[in-house]
Amino acid sequence: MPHLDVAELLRGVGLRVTRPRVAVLEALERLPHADTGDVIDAARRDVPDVSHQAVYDSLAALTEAGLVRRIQPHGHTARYERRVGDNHHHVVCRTCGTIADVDCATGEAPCLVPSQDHGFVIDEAEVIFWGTCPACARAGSAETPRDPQTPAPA
Amino acid sequence: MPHLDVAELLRGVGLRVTRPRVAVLEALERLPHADTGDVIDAARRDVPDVSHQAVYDSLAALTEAGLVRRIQPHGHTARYERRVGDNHHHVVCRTCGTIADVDCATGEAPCLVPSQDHGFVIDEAEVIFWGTCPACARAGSAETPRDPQTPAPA
DNA sequence: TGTCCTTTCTTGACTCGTTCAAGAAAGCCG
DNA sequence: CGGCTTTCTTGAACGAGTCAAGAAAGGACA
Repeated sequence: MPHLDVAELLRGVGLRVTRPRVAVLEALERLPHADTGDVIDAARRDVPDVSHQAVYDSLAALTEAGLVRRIQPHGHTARYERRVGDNHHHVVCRTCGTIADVDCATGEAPCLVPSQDHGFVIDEAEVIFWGTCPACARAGSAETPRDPQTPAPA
Repeated sequence: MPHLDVAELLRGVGLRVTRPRVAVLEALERLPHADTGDVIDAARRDVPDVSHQAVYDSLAALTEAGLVRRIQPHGHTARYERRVGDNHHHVVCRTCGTIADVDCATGEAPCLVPSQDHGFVIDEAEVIFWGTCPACARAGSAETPRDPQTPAPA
């Protein structure tokens, strides 16, 4: 049943409906903040033989069409999310890479009004809060874990 | 003469004073927002045979010590800057990658207070404004250049 | 100033996310 | 259903960044 929605979404932005694209979109519905590897694995649950290239192409097309948003915190591979258009931001754990959403503190398009714009035409404000997630803070007060695959707690 | 300052800086944060580190710091004084390749080239002006590895190591040490700050907008290689500690932000041109500084609109540690923190201990807010720089806006109003390697005009 | 231990640098190989390219397959308009 | 275009498959390649082992340099202390 979600297949119909997804197909509509794709047509709505002028994209052809293909199995890889459907699988990628549905994967992102299930997995917020999934990285490229996660998306490839998840898409293969529906389309076992999709090539990684098809997933990359799909992600690029979906991103360009505005159906998904790409996040790439330094030191981590690219991540994608379905929640778009509300200009929300992210908290990233420096230790395990967990990402959580943060609504905009200031309102709708908060930081979209920089103090000086140097003549730039600004179309997006990307805000990343860096810190330590609860799990790593707890674990890390004694040792310093570097486990990169802890699932998102939020 | 700047050599003395730089050596002092390094000692001040407990780092050994080595020629690669001095060269890297001085390069960053001259080149704000230089990427890794720029830093390697610039450092070799002073120390012709520095290895890229030494530059990477120096940048990592300087970053960890808080003497330089790393910026890594998606789609661009890492860039570094000497201006630290004032929590300023950046405007990045989507077309040519030019970076300019933007002071914090809100005050001192602006976005450092997200609306919800999900229990994270936040230590930094990274804000990147995306847009089009004046030069690319002028050039791009007629055509739509997607040239990723245009040298920074500013 | 010289000795010795530690940190840092050199060299060179290597990893891995991502991209490129050519031909095959699939979507979709009529 | 035909035909054109977009997308997918396959497989190679790219490149920023990392790893590792031994050589060299920094600097504390005598």
